[in-house]
Amino acid sequence: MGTQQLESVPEPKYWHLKTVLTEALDSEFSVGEILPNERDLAARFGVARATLRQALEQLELEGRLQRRRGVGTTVAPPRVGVAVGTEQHAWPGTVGDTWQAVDCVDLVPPTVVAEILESVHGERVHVVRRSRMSHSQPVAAELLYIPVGSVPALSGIDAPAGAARARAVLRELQRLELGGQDRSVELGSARADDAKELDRLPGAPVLVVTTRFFAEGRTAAVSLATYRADTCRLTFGDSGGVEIHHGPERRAS
Amino acid sequence: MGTQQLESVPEPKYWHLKTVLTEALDSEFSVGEILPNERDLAARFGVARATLRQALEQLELEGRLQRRRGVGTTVAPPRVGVAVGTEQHAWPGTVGDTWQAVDCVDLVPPTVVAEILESVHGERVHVVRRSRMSHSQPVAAELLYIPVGSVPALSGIDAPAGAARARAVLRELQRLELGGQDRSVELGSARADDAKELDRLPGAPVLVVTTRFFAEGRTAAVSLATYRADTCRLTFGDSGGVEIHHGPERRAS
DNA sequence: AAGTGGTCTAGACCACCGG
DNA sequence: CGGTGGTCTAGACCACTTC
Repeated sequence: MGTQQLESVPEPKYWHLKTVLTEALDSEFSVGEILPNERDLAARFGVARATLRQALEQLELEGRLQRRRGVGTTVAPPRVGVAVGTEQHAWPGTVGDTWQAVDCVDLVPPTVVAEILESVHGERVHVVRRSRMSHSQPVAAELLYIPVGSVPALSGIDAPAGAARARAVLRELQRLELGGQDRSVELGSARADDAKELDRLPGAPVLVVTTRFFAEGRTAAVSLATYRADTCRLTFGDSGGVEIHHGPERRAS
Repeated sequence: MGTQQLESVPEPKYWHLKTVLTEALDSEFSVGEILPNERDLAARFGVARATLRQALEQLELEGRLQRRRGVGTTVAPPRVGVAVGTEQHAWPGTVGDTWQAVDCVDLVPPTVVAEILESVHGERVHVVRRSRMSHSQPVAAELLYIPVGSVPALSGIDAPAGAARARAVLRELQRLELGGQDRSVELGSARADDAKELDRLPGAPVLVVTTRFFAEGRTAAVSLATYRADTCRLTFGDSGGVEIHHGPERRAS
């Protein structure tokens, strides 16, 4: 009865490659193990290096692989769950939060931020840079925008720009009564400075968490936090850190 | 004093290209407008087509462009905010939720899901397929896994697999008292079937939202929802649908 | 049929890391 | 220094949409 359509819808080579590699990772490799280099792998599968790289890129995006220039490609550990929404109503900097203040500068915010802040045009803000670690790896970089009007006590003070000043701003912020907050998550690509802090190349995929803090009927602060999308799973909700397993986890011997 | 390092750290061409294009999109293009085709654009910028495509890919990832095979590249509208965490404690299918049940089958869940469910090995589950629209565009596809033990009243019934059965399962689920829920977000790439439903190519970047529903001291259901990462911004928290603007929004004339 | 984006090739050179 | 992944090229063909 006519020809069977064995390959009437031929899937792309890189897609098939990805499937094969995924299965190999599940069955034959352990976390931390080093894969053969791209040229060898491409030759072994009989494809061009660019095609192989297309498959590797997807696997890195999915958090299965980790590639570092000059070093090689290794099997990545399962994504770490980082709590984002547990502290239901808490200002940044409150005891127990996992961020570390780096420094603080004053400037006129970029228009994108100004729109979220709904601030008057040209109003200056304190910008607190913070970073977040997990398992001694950097997982997120944050810019906290706080209109100078939100922390009036600081307007006359000129503490040295730096971590000390950052902590001073956060302390002042905590004197306000937090009226509520608002969060959104979207995909983005790392700016050059964030990439450096996250130990990735510029343009690496990141999860951008935008948080608005409300107090006294207006937006008192806005946080833009970029998380490494390859290594992080953002967790929300009641049970915070409960473990969700994804696939086999084995350690290299 | 010697040579200035004007280009000692030359940024990659595609990165510079992305910057130029971003500025052009902000200032000279309107939402929905069609860009020149890739071959022309590449020629205009004096780069190979592959290099140009690297820039376009990033811009599509960031939700600035939309590319469709056989059609062309258009300027994308701002991402739509889709509420994910507003209904603090509600079973799926409750009035007011934005999902539409598609069908329902019974099967033994894949190991990944079985681990999250913490179910006995080999226990069958109802799998309810649902889809979610926004602005008459598909934005998410969901698989809801419900152990048959969670809805015992259905065990003797053999309703026809389909939307009717899906609704029956959801009705039964709502008879339980919801004890809490648990959510996580991570980056993934669309499986072939999800991609089709989301009108994307396989491997397209998606935001995977994993939700566990607890009742009677155990995991009563698990939802795996995949959202289009290019068009969606997931919103959480108190004020749900409040508008966050990102960049200029102009309409094509 | 013509035009679009998607896949693939076989090369080249560069930036980075380690010994 | 040699080896790794990252960038880039100039082509080719394919799958898809539209006319």
